[in-house]
Amino acid sequence: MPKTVTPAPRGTRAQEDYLEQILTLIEDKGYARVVDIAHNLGIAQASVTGMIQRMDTEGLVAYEKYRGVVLTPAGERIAREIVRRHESLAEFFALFGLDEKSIYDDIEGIEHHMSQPILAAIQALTGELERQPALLERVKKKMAGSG
Amino acid sequence: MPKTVTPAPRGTRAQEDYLEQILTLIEDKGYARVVDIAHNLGIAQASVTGMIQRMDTEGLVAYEKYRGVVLTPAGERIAREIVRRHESLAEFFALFGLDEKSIYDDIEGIEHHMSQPILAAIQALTGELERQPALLERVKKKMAGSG
DNA sequence: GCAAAAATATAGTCTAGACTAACTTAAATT
DNA sequence: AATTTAAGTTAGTCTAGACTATATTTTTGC
Repeated sequence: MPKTVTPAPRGTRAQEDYLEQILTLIEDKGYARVVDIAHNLGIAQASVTGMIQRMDTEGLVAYEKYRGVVLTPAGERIAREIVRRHESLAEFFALFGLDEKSIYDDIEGIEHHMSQPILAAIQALTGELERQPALLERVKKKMAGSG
Repeated sequence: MPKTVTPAPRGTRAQEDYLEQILTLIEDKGYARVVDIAHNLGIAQASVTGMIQRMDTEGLVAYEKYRGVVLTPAGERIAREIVRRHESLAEFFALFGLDEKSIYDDIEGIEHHMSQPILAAIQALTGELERQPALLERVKKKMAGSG
């Protein structure tokens, strides 16, 4: 019997964004409040409350009224994967002089569409390129030409 | 006065997918029928009719009942950009032995989130890597390690 | 040229995920 | 401790974009 790969469960695009922000807030400040999630995602507080309640019923977060939100193991696993993708992309594009700030939206979009092989390719390539400053310079020159 | 960059108009994610398929169909077969668009996007015919009507009012396609669909200049420009991104990504990932078929869904997702600088970086990098088979081999070995 | 089949269109429904406005609970200030 | 302010919740609405079922139009085969 061939080895069957059970695809890792991923929430929706929106849920992944929520989970990413919740994990980031918890690691940065120790807790994730509705108001901060809303601010970071640029959406209304009421929208966050609604989504969090749905994610609670789906087992991605644990939620108690008027208390904060915490990640369940399932939610945390998804969150960490997204953060890892985000960081890998940021490091990769930084090689070419593209700073996180100017391409943040792109990374936020792309990170939701990376299967494992693509992540592996990006990471491996990043590692090699970090040892090839001359090559990087050539690439950057070419980029300037098409800007 | 500093040079102001007017951002190129882009439809929604869904609209970009429609435009891409319409352009591909027109170039492949000379025309784009509702039934083929629906099949290629994996959605119901009725959904395509509805979307096409909206896109007509928005000036992205020209639509006449029971006649086919054609792209307006605005629609065609968006479509060509998406196709260009798609092809650039496919060529880039192919370098690492990732064939279009196995990562099609990723490309379909990523292509909607690439600003010009990122496209330029990918293209420039692809060009350089095509001349660096030894480097590519090292990257592929590393990838295998994290699979 | 007419009947059967294929394509297209309409009407109505559903869900995700956003919004505002109004209300409630918790936290902070005096 | 009472009041004010901040945070959170509820209720109801909206839009994009899908769906099914039904009707209409076009195309095809005889």
